[in-house]
Amino acid sequence: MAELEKTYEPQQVERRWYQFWTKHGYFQASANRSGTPYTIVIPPPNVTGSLHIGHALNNTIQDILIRWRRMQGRNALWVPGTDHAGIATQNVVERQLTTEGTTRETLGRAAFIQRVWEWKAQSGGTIIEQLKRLGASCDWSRLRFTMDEGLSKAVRDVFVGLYEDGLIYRGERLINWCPRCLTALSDIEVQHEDTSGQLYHIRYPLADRSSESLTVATTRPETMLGDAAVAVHPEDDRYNRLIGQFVSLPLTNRKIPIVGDSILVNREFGSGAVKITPAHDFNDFEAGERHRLPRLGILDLHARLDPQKLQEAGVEEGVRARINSLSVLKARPLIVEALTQQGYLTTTETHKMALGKCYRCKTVVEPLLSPQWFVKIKPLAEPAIAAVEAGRIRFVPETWTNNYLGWMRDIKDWCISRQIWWGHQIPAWYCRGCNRSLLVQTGPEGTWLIPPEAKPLVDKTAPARCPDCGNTDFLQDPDVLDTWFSSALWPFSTLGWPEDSPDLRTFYPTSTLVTGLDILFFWVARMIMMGLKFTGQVPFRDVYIHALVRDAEGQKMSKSKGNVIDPLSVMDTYGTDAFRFTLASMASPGRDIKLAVERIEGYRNFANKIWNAARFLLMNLGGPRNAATPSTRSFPDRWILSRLNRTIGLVNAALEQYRFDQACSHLYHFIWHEYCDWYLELIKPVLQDKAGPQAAPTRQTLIESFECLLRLLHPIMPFISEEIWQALPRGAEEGQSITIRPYPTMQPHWDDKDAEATFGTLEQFVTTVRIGRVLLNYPPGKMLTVYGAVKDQGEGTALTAVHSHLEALSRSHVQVRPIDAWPRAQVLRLVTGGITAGLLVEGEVDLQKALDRIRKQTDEGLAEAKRVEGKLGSPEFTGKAPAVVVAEHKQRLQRLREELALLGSSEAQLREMADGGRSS
RNA sequence: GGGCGGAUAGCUCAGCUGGGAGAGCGCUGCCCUUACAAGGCAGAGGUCACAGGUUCGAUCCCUGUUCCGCCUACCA
Repeated sequence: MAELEKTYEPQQVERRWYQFWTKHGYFQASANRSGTPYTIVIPPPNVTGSLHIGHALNNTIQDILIRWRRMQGRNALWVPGTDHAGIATQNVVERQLTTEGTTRETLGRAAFIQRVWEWKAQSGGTIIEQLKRLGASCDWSRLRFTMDEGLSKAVRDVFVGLYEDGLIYRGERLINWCPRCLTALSDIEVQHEDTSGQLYHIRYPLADRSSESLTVATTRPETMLGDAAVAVHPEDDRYNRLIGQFVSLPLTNRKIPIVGDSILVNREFGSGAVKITPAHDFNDFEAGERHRLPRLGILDLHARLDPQKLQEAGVEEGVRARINSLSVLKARPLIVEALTQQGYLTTTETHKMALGKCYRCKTVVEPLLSPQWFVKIKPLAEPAIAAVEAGRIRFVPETWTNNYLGWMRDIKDWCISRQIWWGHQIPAWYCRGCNRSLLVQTGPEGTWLIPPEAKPLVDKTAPARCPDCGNTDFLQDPDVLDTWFSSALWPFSTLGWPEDSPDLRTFYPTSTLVTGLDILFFWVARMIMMGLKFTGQVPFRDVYIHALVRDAEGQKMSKSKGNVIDPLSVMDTYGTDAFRFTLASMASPGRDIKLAVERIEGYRNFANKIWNAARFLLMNLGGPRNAATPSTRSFPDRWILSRLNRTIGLVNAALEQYRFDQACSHLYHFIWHEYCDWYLELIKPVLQDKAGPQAAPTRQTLIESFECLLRLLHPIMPFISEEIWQALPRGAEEGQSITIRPYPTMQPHWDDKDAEATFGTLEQFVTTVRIGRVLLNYPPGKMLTVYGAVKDQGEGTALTAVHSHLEALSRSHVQVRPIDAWPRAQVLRLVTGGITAGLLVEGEVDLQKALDRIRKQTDEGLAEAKRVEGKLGSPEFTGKAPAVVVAEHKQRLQRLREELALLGSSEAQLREMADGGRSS
């Protein structure tokens, strides 16, 4: 039998068992294995990432689920992998190039991509190693990467499939452009931040009557140079006579029309007139479409004022000279200054607005006109809405369902092309023969300008010959796909799709998706759409959405705030199991998690408690063990099995409902406050009497219950449970792992109401005596003489039956007899929870403290009795409340009265004793 | 602007379909009792944000208010 150290030291234990598990292949699933499949696909972390607290929560929950299901005998598969994270990864490698004094343009596309692959080979495994440290029981033989060959094939198949169904198109639209990353972004990649800006009111004089003017308001005065019209509301009597006339656009030589537009214009806001800049604002773009206005862009890709375009927009030479090639932010005050000088600016006011920023680099996003690829999303969204409405996919907690549905019903086309190099290059080719006049190389390497009119050939592989002109020379579209395009296929691409593989047939649709709310739209919604479209099935049944982890002050954790809790150092300090238990115990639905290290420390102590219980157990197993049966089991054994049975039911039910917090609290309470505090204390004397009649069955029950408890705990605390389990004598299970032992299920024959009732009496009696000991300041080591009150035959029998336990736990000599038979003097009567005990007062004791306590108890009891009495006296209550409730109150009043009577006599007795003490 | 969630002990949070306010940490007192001082035993501490309403009865249901957080949105 192994000898355990006095304190649990998680560090070496964890590494050792993780290696053991992977060496034996316990995490590997197979389509051929028996058991109902249970599948989870990991939300693939960015390959650039390192484990943060959100990952830790996310993966702890997945691991609890998968370990639990595996132990239940399900064919459990957890597919791991990483995401190529286009922009993020490209940024990392580009920064590296900068330190080397070079750029990706200098390197060229092919060489750059090669560099990224090299980087990935070197550093891309970090997060995987960290997941292992967390104990994640993924099937690592199936590790996937979104740029793997198989997954890339899936991406091309899906792209071509959507294109052929008319669900992918290319066109020039206004898109969100990051001027730093130099790429388009989808709508949800733009994060809106409330900012306080200025609202400038600018006067636009009428073209033929310069004495009159329209005043427009804008937060972005620089974009006025690209205005194509001014809109007023067609039913606005102030202005509608002007519709069809022109205004002179200040700072330019252009005259632009006044149009009527009821969609764009809100009569109540500002002056009621709005400038329209189709090339730099989403609303204006649509208004421009409605009125067929020219799209005059004035910015370049870096969001600087483009000299060429300013000239084309007819901007006055003097103004141009000052703002050419300046960034928007630098040009803005200069334009305001010019407007002021020429008398066009009327007023300025502060204005609250939401500013869009790039979700990767926080640069202010610029709406820009650009040819891009889009997914026509409505036809995909409809079935995805229906699947959730019909309950084929269930959100947990279900409150997120409405969020999802609302977003899906209002969904916009998805811009999927990105102007970066790292990612899945779009499988579209332009024949240089057909598009000869259109394709222009603009940069030294790989930068081509492909106008929206260019005709692509879309196919899974590069075409050999152009079907129209026979040319064999092609240019592949330089853009790559949005990273989330490949993530959207993850649940089936990782299982072998588009091949009809055994894995796909066995493990798809997957069972549960565990994810944070932040990627509900980025990822979950798109997986549902793509899954339904390409597999005809939902990609998963349950979506468990967990909270965000914040710091103890409720702040979002971020490096810049310096409030980051690093999971790895937490695991080093407190152990992985304590960390996992903390995360799971705080994962209650509908609330963000505020993580405080004190909490982790508390659960570290819990791990240590379990550890020491195991040490106790191993020290006491010497000697024979009986195959215990209900008839041979002692009272503590029957009691603890009954409680264990209940706990097994509660934990399973909690896991079934994704209530990890409840599972934890049941385990914590049972292990610490029932198993350790009471059961182990109860059986100590039994075990000490090694040859006693109860020792053998108790040893058996002890190991049986503890082994079961370890299995119950294992999904949440895998390491310590394995470490201890391996130290137990296991007979036939030698060489196995707890990982693959069955998860405990309820054992009806363990249920024992009598034992639980007896325990209730025992617990109350012992507690009462302990209170008395404190009140009277009896030295802890000194034995007391205690009288147990017997109200009736049944109680007498119960107390007598557990007499030895009473004496051991209360450290006293206990005599059970009716109160009338107690010695009259020098017995302090105490009552708690309906149990009465009398303590024989001997020697120097502090009677005043006891008196105070009894008075306080009396006062509280009186007040309570009065309240209940009043309630029962009220005809409204007795007349209308359910009979059960009335009866409960009557019973309670009865008990209160009995207790008060006892307390009264106790107080009187105490006074006597106190007086007696003084007079003698 | 729209939607959602939260407000319970000093701190972090439970509290299921309305009937005697709970846990952990922290705090106080006594104990190094041979599993565990990362421990044991016993305690103190709450107008359940505020104001109404429904009910015999409200932390729980309804309405409104305040504060905090999140999601979403093109009001220039």
